Amino acid sequence: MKDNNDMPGHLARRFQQIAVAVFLAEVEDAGFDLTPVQYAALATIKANPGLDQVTLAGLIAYDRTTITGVIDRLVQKGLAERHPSSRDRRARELQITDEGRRTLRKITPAVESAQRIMLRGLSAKEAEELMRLLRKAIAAGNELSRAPLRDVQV
Amino acid sequence: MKDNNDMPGHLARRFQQIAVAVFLAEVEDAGFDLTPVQYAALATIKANPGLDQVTLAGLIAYDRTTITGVIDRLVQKGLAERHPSSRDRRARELQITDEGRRTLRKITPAVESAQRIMLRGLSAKEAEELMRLLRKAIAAGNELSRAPLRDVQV
DNA sequence: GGATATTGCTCAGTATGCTGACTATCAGTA
DNA sequence: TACTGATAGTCAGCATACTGAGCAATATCC
Repeated sequence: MKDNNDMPGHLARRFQQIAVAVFLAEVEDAGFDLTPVQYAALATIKANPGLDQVTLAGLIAYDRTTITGVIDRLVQKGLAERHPSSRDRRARELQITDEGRRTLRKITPAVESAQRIMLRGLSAKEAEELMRLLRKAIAAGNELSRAPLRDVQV
Repeated sequence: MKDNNDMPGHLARRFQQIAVAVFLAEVEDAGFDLTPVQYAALATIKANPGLDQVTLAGLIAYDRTTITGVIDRLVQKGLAERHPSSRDRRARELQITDEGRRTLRKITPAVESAQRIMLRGLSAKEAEELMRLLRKAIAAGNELSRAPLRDVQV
């Protein structure tokens, strides 16, 4: 039987496991309580004010059933708001709050530090190459998950 | 703000997301119902008969609180057995069943096919390099998660 | 215009993965 | 031996992720 270390699936799981742990630790050290998933959602709402949940999900490749809970928690923390859309009564338009903007600004150094730490075993050149290869593999497999990335016009 | 595609944490999440989806699809096509996590646990039990749960967790870098549920489901499916250890009354010794062995054997082609598919965007050389870089980054970050890999003598 | 299909969102259920707490047991030491 | 600390396992609680179902609203096609 092959070793676990020869299984890309196992390596993917381990790397993601470490990435999440590092992110949470850095963010908590900075005095905040925000998950990687919540951070990505909040940053994307800020960059695309008024977008609906399906569009948000497509921009960060989350499942639509996952995004509901994520936004619930962002709203509960006072970082985002959810309003019914006037153009489409099925849709909810998302907005970042002032508090959300403030949080994003203050949390940025911790997020960047986390990205460095999770690659600390690699040289700058290796880190760049790892990201290139991940991007390439992900692009080829994009449609294989239930929540593919969608290039949406907002 | 940096693009998501420049964040190793985001790429890690996407790659893992695709890896799990591909694994489940291939395994289901082969007529089985086993998650990546359950597969790794079962294969490790087979390779180390009689090991206890903490040792198993260390060998595949699972949290000890996660492994309880995973083994529950393997036992429930009749693929593994959990017996109290005679040497240490706190510990449970794990064994694979004949049914578990049969399942592992029949499922192997699907698992290998899944590993190929999740790297289908890369050349053989690139795939090898991606795995090398992941292994290196993981080794450097091993202690940063609550469930690090442990090199245990069984 | 009306039937049909599609879309946005939610919900119930299941499976990881973690934190923190707890029990039972074991190991080391005074 | 009694005390102390560490260890094996479980549990409650929370946050992703997904499957599949369902509702309401919109879009499409005849």
